[in-house]
Amino acid sequence: MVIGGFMQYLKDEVRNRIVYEALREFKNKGYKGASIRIIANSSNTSVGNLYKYFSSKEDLYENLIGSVYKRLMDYISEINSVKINDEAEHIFYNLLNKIMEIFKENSIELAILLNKSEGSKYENCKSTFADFITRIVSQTMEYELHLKGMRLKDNFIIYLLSCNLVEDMAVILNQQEDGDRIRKLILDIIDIFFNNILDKLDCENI
Amino acid sequence: MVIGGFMQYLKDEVRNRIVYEALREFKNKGYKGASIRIIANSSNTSVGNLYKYFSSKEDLYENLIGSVYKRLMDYISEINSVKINDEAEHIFYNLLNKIMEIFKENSIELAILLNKSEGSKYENCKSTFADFITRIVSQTMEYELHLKGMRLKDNFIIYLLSCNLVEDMAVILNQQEDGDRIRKLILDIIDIFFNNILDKLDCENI
Amino acid sequence: MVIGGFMQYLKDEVRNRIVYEALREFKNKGYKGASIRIIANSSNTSVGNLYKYFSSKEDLYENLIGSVYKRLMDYISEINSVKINDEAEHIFYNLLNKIMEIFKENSIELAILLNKSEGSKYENCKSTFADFITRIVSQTMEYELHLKGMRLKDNFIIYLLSCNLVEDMAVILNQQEDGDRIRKLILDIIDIFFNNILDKLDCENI
Amino acid sequence: MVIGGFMQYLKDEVRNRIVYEALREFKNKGYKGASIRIIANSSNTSVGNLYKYFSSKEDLYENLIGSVYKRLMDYISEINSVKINDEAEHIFYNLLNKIMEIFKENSIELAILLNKSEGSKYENCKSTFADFITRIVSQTMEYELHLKGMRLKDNFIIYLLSCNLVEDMAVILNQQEDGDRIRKLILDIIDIFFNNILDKLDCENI
DNA sequence: TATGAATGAGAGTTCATTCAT
DNA sequence: AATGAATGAACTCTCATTCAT
Repeated sequence: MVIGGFMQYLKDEVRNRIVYEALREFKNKGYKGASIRIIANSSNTSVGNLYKYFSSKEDLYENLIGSVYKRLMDYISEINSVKINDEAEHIFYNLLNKIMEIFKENSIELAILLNKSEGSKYENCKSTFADFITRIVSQTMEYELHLKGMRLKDNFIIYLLSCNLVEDMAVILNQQEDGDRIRKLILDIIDIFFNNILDKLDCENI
Repeated sequence: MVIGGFMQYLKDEVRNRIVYEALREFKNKGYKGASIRIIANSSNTSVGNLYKYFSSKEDLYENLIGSVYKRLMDYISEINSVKINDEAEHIFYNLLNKIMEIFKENSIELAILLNKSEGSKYENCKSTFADFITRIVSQTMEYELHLKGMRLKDNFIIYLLSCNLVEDMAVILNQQEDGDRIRKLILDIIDIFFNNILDKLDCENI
Repeated sequence: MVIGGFMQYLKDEVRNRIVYEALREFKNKGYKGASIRIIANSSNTSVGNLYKYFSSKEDLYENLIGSVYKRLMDYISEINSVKINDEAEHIFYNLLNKIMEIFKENSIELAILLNKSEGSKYENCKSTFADFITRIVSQTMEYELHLKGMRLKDNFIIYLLSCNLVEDMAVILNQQEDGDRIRKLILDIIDIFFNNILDKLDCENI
Repeated sequence: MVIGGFMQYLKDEVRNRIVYEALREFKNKGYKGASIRIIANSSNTSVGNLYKYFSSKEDLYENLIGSVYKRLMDYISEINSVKINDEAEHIFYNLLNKIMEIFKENSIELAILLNKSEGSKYENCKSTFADFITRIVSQTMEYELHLKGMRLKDNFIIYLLSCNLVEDMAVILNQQEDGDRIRKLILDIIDIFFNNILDKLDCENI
């Protein structure tokens, strides 16, 4: 139907404007500090109409951030279902490549998710995410240690570095634009963090 | 004096309860999201009485966080007044020792200061602090590079690692209790971050 | 009893200090704006102790202002009970003399009563007082008019001038110190107001 | 447009109700004592909605009172720019005519401005206004006295009468409705106050 | 008697959400 | 679909008054 199609088009345009302005507002002021009225006004629509597209502030936030959150968690789950063995390093970089792709497409959403979610249902995301990274790296390390007849006593340093990695990726993708440079920076960081930490880890003989 | 002593005790106890509950509330919800009513109620006192001890939300926050902020900035100023040369590393670890002491006494306040200050007058503290660390590390690196006839083109990685260091110290001191272990962890992190990054830095010949 | 007498003396001193400081506070900020805490502090006593002497803010105000209010009303009642006749002018000035004496002793209280009572039970005092003055002057005028075979149709101008007289007396006694000058000024005002207004009044033949 | 027109009507009606009830509340309780909640409730609207129309208590007060204040001050400035000479009386009555017109349109606002502004930015208005009137009358009197080879020593009585005039105009316009009667009353008051005061003034030979 | 900490209602203000148009 | 006026709960803060000491 022509009219319906036209109206659908109109709706999408409004929705896109709202999404665009909401990202700006959440990025600037965080979940709690963002104002629905300001988002509506700068989207050239009304508060009431915004609520036609998103049923609440939380729903709007979820629509912006939820898919990035889900994609991250899905990839991480995928890692969890793979048996870490002698191809560990290969798998690790492979998955980081994929995660980088997600970041490249949604760096703003990621930055918001990680740094501006206070007061929303994602406020614990950063630690959840870091916990996953910690697990992957720990498993990789466990594998390497196992070859030496040792095992991890404590993975706190891995946890710290995983948190750092998560935040650094957000910062890098926020401030850099050149894809090659981004890739190099993240790989450098991973290299610095994880390539020479075996002797820093709390280990014991099996 | 018994009565005076007793009343003083009562007052301090209330104040301490308010401080304790305010730290919890600010830690959980950040400066903006924290509620004076909730702090008062969970301190088993009334809103009006809380305002006998602290003249405003900002004043309460400053009483909790201000001294930690000041001590950090004072030490950082001290670093800035010292000429970085071949003793750079020595000075660097010396000052980190001092900062560690501050952190040991006020780890919660530090975590709040760095991560929960949005909307308060300290909201730029984390980046200010990271900028200082960046400058110190950069100067140290410049010195070492200069001996090799090179110089820094870009210190973005140093900036990232400085941010990481700041946050890691907060996390370490929040979650660890054993002083020796804390010291070892921080030194490990510093070692991981800065000991082998010369080849990761963007350099050029002089 | 010696101790009782001594304590009574102490109590009076505290009470006097409270009264003195309360007058200052009410004068400066009006009934609503005055602060019990400030009055107590500047009286060198505590809030709780102030409430030993005065049971409420309203009670304190009444203790300061009530007697002046009562004396004013009593004198005015006295006028009302006197038959106004050919000695009217004489009686009028006589009573104004007496009122002036009251004012001389309690000019601050009067100024507060008339100008700072908003929100207290005396907030209508100014108009009540002006109504009384109006009645007296009207009766005097009625008497003079009656001799000419006329009577008042409307006493609105008398009401206005009575209000003015009340306020002018308060201002004069607030700003002037020399008794003779005060007397001259008030008599001048009365002269200006009431000596030549017969032809301004709304009259009709009996 | 019907819908637009209707909605505009609704908005204006609410605004008018708020203005009407705010005037009542400020008139009754003064700036400080007035309650936004009470104004909203008696306007049959909510507190939040009132703030759609007026951004603060001060803004509401300014919207009610500001234009009257400005018009008064503008006319007074106009007086100040005119050289007072033998046409003084003519100019004086001319300007009073204009002021009367202002008063006729905004008598309630004027009464509030002059008597209920304690705590607001207009709290000194009454004395400012009275000072202006005092200056005009003094200049007029100086001119007349100069013809007799005398000059004013003190204008305190003029100041008192100017204050009285200001308040009387407010009262007259609050209580009277007939324009001709209002004009007559004000002119009568001016006549009583200023026509025969030369011999009451503190003068000396030049 | 004297203290001042404690109370709690009410102040001005904000804002996500709803709803009549 | 779109509007934005309206709602009301929650915010920070104040202050007359009470009460345990």
